[in-house]
Amino acid sequence: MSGEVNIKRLAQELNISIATVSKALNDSYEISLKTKNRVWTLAKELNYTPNPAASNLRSNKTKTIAVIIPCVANNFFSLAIKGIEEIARQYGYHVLIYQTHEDTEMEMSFTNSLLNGRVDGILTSVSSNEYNNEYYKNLVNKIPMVFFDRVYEELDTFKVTTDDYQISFTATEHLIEQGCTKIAYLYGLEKLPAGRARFLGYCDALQAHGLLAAEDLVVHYSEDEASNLQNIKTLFQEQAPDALFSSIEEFIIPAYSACQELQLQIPKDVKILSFCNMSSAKLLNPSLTTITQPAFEIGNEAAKCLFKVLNKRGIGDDKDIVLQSTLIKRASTGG
Amino acid sequence: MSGEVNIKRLAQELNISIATVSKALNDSYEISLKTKNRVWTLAKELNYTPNPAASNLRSNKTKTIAVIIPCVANNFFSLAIKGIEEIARQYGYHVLIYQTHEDTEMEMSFTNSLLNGRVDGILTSVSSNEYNNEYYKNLVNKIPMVFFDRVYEELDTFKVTTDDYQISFTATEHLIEQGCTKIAYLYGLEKLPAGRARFLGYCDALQAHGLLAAEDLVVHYSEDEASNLQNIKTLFQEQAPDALFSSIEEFIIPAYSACQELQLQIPKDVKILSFCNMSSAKLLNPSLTTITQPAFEIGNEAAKCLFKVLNKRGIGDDKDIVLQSTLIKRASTGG
DNA sequence: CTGTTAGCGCTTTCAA
DNA sequence: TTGAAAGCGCTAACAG
Repeated sequence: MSGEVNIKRLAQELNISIATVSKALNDSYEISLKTKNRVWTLAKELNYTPNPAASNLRSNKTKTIAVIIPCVANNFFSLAIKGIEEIARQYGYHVLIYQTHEDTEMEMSFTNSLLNGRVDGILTSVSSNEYNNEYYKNLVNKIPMVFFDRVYEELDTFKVTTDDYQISFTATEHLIEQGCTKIAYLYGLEKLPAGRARFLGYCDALQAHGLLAAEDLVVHYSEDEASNLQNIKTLFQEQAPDALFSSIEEFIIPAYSACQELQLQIPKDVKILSFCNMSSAKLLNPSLTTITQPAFEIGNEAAKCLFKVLNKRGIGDDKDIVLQSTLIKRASTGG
Repeated sequence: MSGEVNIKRLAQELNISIATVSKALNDSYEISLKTKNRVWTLAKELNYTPNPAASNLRSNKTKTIAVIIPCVANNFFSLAIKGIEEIARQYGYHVLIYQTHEDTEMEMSFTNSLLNGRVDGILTSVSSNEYNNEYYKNLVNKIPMVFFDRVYEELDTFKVTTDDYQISFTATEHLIEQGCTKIAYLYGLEKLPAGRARFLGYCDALQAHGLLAAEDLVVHYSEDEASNLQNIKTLFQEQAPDALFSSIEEFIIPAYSACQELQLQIPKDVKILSFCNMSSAKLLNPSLTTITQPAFEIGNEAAKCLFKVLNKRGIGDDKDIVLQSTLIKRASTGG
């Protein structure tokens, strides 16, 4: 029954034309308030909602955007999605989510499947497994896109990122000020600008304080959780660092597990500092100092940016939005 | 340019009719292989992809399903989404995701916005804040729906759940066999059948072994993280339980934090057992025994079920699919 | 095996 | 201020 309510039905019941109904529903200036009110009232009464496929076809607007990300099971992306959804809802848009699971093939396959007008625009945070710059260079002209957090620097398009280099530099200095002299680095996102900027911030801070960045102190992220645990244990056994700086949240649990297995006390024997967007991190261990990215705000900004593009409102020349992360120090008095 | 490629264009270039092209693209038996090949070749050459809005409008099929869940920032739902996406991709479907953040109003608002043909079907896991049975009773006749994990029992519709009662019973017995006699319960999802079944399994197991379920030993979940931590600390101080059975993952971190603050050793002073779908739980603490739900498979089954309905293939009479959870014992020798 | 034709529900000129 | 009519791109009778 209620599925059958369309413009035609409204027009018939009100004895006016289809065109008038359509215009009234869209609040056109051409229609008298009296007619509009009649239409609106009946529409509400019959629970009318426009058929999206029909409007899409006619107007080439889908009221839908896509979000393509590596994974939703990650505090950063979960929060970013929340930020995106908030804005999307304000604009009456729907959100398609695609998870690439860090697979570049999937990333391209999803994106390609969206070029036929299924969505009005795309928000994406690229996969970390390959540097896929060429692909996107061609893409950004075909559909409105905004990149967030994981971006390619060379692309002349809209990007929302954070101050990875600066905050890593500051965080490393914080560890040095705490008296750490042998700071190990747990390295993630190596193939992406964000990952490299974090590492560079760490290296430069060490150098600025007369310390050396040694390859022996770097653990490279592995997708195999057990390997990460083992590699950190080996790091402790062979290098005995007095601090760990983790560039991604995924290293926190293996880091804590390694300390526990080796009976190292945190923060007495080793200080741990990590990029981390977990809301309950503050409960986890009072000694974990974190770099928290404004994930929700990044989603917000990225979505706002996309809607500006979609509505052809001026974006200005600032295609790059850079937000500030926060260093949350904890247990700095502990020891 | 490439956006302009439609059936008409293909037809013109090949000097055949639009209808023939359409049928060829859909691999209709009416069309000769020779013609099909000509069409397919040109389509590929010109990078043709059908306009989804047009097919939707004509066929009343959107090739899109919606997933409505409380939150993606949760290991169970993340995995379930992964399971859903896998099946959706096999069927060439797209997935819209809506997060209710446990807000019943939003849940209804999202669902209502999908009733006008934007999607072919809905997968949902209901919000825990209210028992919204009446709403769904009217809904399930309007659009194909499958409920998973968080369901309403009274609804005569498709449901994919797990053996919450049984596994909780088993898990509680496991704690009793370990020598625990004062087992506290961290109670979540109280308003939902799943949550109540878990609690009942716990109570019945206690009773079966001559132990008593006391309200003093129950901590009720609060959305405020700090409260959960405080309540568990109070529990320890006032009741000194020798085990914690957590019905939801969200209690793990406050439980561990409480133990740490009170300097309780796990599992020596207190054993902890929790429903938990975190993939890295095994790294977190060797003493954490977990009940792991087959989240990915639940997503798989729920999606398969929905596609069966959409394709009108017989579902049989088993509208209820119940999957088995797993009790993963760890550090049972520790102490 | 191929083509003609009507029309899905809506928007948008253009005419009245 | 309202209405008639064309058509978005595609599918599916039906005819040939």
